[in-house]
Amino acid sequence: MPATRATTLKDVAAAAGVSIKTVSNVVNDHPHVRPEMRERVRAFIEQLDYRPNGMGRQLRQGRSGLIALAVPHVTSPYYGELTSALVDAARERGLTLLVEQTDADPDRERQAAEGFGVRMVDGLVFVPLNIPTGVLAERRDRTPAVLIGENGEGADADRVTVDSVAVGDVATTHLLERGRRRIAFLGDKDAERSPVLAQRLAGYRRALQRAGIEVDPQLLRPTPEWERGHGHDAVVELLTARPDVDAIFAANDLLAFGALHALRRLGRRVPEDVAVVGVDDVEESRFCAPTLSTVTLDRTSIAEQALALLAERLDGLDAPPRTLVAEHRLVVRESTGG
Amino acid sequence: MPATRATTLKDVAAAAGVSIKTVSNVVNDHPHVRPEMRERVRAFIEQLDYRPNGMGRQLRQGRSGLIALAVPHVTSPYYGELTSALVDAARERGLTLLVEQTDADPDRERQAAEGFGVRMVDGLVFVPLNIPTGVLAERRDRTPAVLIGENGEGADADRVTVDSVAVGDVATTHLLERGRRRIAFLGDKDAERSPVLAQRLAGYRRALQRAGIEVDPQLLRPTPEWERGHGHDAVVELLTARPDVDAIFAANDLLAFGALHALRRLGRRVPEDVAVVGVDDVEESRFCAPTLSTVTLDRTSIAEQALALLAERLDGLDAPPRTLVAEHRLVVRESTGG
DNA sequence: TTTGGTTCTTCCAACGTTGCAAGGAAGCAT
DNA sequence: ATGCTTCCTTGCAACGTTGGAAGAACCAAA
Repeated sequence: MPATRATTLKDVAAAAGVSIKTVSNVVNDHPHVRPEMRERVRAFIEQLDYRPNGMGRQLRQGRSGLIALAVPHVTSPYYGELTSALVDAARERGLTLLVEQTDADPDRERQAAEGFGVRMVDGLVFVPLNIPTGVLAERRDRTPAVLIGENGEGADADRVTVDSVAVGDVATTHLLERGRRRIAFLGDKDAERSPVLAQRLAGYRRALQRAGIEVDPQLLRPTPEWERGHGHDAVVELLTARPDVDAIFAANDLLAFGALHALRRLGRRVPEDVAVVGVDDVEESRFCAPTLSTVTLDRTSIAEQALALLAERLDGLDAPPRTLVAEHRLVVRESTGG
Repeated sequence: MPATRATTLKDVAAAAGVSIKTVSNVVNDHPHVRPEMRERVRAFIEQLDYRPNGMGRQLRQGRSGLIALAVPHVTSPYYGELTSALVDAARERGLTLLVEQTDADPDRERQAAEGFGVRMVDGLVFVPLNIPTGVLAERRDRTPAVLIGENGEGADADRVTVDSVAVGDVATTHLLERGRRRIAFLGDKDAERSPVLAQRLAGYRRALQRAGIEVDPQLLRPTPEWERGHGHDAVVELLTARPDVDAIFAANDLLAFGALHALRRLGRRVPEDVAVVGVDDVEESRFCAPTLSTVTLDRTSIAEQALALLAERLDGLDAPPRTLVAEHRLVVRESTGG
């Protein structure tokens, strides 16, 4: 690996005995280059393995083609699948995604929103989780941003979201239709911080109310985060407090997986004793035991819509913030009786 | 979102009534700036929300701080966890990771290896899966690269790998110690293309041979890829061909999850009838039903070692390719009887 | 007042690229 | 030969930044 400088336009020009600009014209397929000259230059480009220096090009053109993605963590299946869809959607638009993880830490989410100190990306796709209220509203960075999800209120930015009240309603209603009456809600926490939670919970309440069932506070089980282990622990406590519970609506699939795990360890049959519904429809839900009923959110479409919104801003669109609502759909599997 | 140009050094300089370079000196904490001048300039920087333009800076300095990661897909838990660890490790070194997915497509892997046409990143972290033999050996791009895993032979690049023969051996030996004798291998395919597979299979053969057991070709079950569904399908076929199978060594956890799913649907008890071992120890293996015995690969350490190797190259290290071997360890859970 | 030495600030050039405008060569009709 | 196109090629400038050197201002000592 010799420390040779990378080939530049200048090198190719010198080798071919033409001007830098001619080489540039060949590289960029500009008209008015004699075919033989084009061939000649191409040969040298090939021979010297010239590839344009992105930084020079970007500096000149004022855009980098880079989009920052700030996401809580890629590890979690839902965000992983979303990231994957965004990478592909960006690629299709000739953009490259650069990934930052916030670990759902408010400070790091703030940093992400404010642009990381150095201006390098053309846009931001942001999945906020715990960003303090107001931070987004006061965002000074003029880089276009798109938010994904319901969190991060008051932002002056485009957004792709899901009707989470309806999601909570449809999941709860499904359990009610299966004859369940003591339905726990898994994933409760500080609702002020988390609009997405508040909405799923509101849907749960709405469905119960419509069925004429009182909301039992003991059935609202908090979890510190929405990961498998938290679902497990919350269900262990739940079964102690309310052993008669006959259904669980988990705020996301991971909590549901933890719930299934706990139920199995405690000898409850699913769905006979306790039915379980999640939200997200991550791939695992089609393979876990029992397979999980859940509300599917179309990640591909969310990703594509988010990038479509962003691309318009990159092209200079100056319009008030827009919000797109992605589809959701109940998927019934074994955990609620197929 | 007014289409105002972003603030540059020139703007700050004009506002503060000093030269561009003085502002630059303040931004970069250079000595020889009078404290009061420093303060004055800082105030304008703050007021105008100046942030350095990464592209200009990078062009000048000749490095971008960007590292490309080329990975089959972020969705799969193992790669997702690896990506996550790499993002964090890069961040700690002041680098930013830019993610490309190859979908395990040979052409896209080749593109990744050859640098995507535009020179923009300082380095490459590459997880090859199906790259044609020889492509890496002929790589002309002088951007430093680190490979992760056993695939991609002949590359003139640093590598972080795992002793996959030992991995296959330890998993198979564990099943033998549990008294199993008809042990299937799940994930077979064109071994020439996939050294990692070849090695895990070699470990399987070695363990059987040591136990004096003949390798039964019917127990070597191919799968098109290493995803849950393929594991499921392969096990369905396996049970038809060899209903007497008493253990399955799956080349990775995803195949194992699919296997568990199929076994459950076909009424086989795990581990009583069939014991199952995977490889990777993704989080799901601690929560699936039954929980999965597997061989854990330390992703955090793999990621950190990979970036350490790369960072040395970025600093100009000129040395022959190096290979680091990361640790592995058997984790016993319910699927082999706890 | 001049000199010498600090300390602070500015100027110049360069990183690699591309848009623009001008330069040059060749072909054609006069 | 001259003028006029047309086609191809080149030179210049600029994107925003920073290293290095030159310049200016200031102060202390002669």
